[in-house]
Amino acid sequence: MIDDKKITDMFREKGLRVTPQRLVTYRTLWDLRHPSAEEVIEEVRNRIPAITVATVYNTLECLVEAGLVAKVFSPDNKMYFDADTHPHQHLHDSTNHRIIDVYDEDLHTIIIEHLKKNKQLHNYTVQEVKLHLVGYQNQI
Amino acid sequence: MIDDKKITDMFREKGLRVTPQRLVTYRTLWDLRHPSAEEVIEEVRNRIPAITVATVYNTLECLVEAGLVAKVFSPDNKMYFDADTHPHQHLHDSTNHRIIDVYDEDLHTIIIEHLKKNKQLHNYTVQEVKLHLVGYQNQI
DNA sequence: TTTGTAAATTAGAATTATTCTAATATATTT
DNA sequence: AAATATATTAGAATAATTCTAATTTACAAA
Repeated sequence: MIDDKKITDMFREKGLRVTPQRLVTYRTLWDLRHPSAEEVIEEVRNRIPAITVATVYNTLECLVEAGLVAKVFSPDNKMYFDADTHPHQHLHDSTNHRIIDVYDEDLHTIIIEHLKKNKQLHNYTVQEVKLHLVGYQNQI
Repeated sequence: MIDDKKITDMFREKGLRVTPQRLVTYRTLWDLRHPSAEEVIEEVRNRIPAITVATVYNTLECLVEAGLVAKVFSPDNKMYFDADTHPHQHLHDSTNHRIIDVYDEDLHTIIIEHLKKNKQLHNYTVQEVKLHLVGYQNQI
């Protein structure tokens, strides 16, 4: 339910030019949850038939660059994206072959705090902490 | 410093046939730490020039399947592997474009214990917990 | 409001990593 | 030592992503 005005402001704040292609791509990311680049292209094409794959890839790249979208780590060789940049975790559900959001704010804090004590990391600035679970759905 | 005898036993235990190609591929994985499939192919080729890419990909796949090698989640669209299957974390060092092992056994345990309390996960069996940090090296 | 310009988009070719296919060779079992 | 299921090979095919050069557009400044 985010409106174009809001998205426009977000883009401007990051110094990004606002184009119809970018607005639609960003909105599509929100609608699809954890889409692959391919899935984004397919859906964006439904909304702007004339758009090219290059534009979608460029847009995704620049949104990631600006910190407005996160690249999701994954075990296959495709690019996945997530417009939700709030701290959360991902569960790779191998039963249904999909990525599920897990919101566990405490866990995020616990990890961050624990990492501060880790000597191995003292020479590094950690920008992102990504927790991925791999699992399957139990029978009912 | 793992010898062929040991690797052979590991393979047999998992019901894998033991071939020279597989022995060399596994050993190469140990030597290279967190190689991409491509890097494995390159180094394996130095050791067995006649080996084909298909064999290396097949071997990597079957080692992962057997649980002897882990697929590393990553943000680019390449496959990375890790012969160390002990619980540990990965730091993606964007300064030097490499993956660094972080060993923090406490953290692993803390995460596992914390996840047990998470209601969202009660319908799932979590097989793997992968923690990836993204960061850069501090100036000295 | 128009204009200049840097940046974005387009079309389509090129590249790159990975997977597939069918024939041949080999590890293991008997 | 022979039988056979499985692994390997060579090379083609596929699929995802990136590149190139021409065109268009968003935005800043007049």
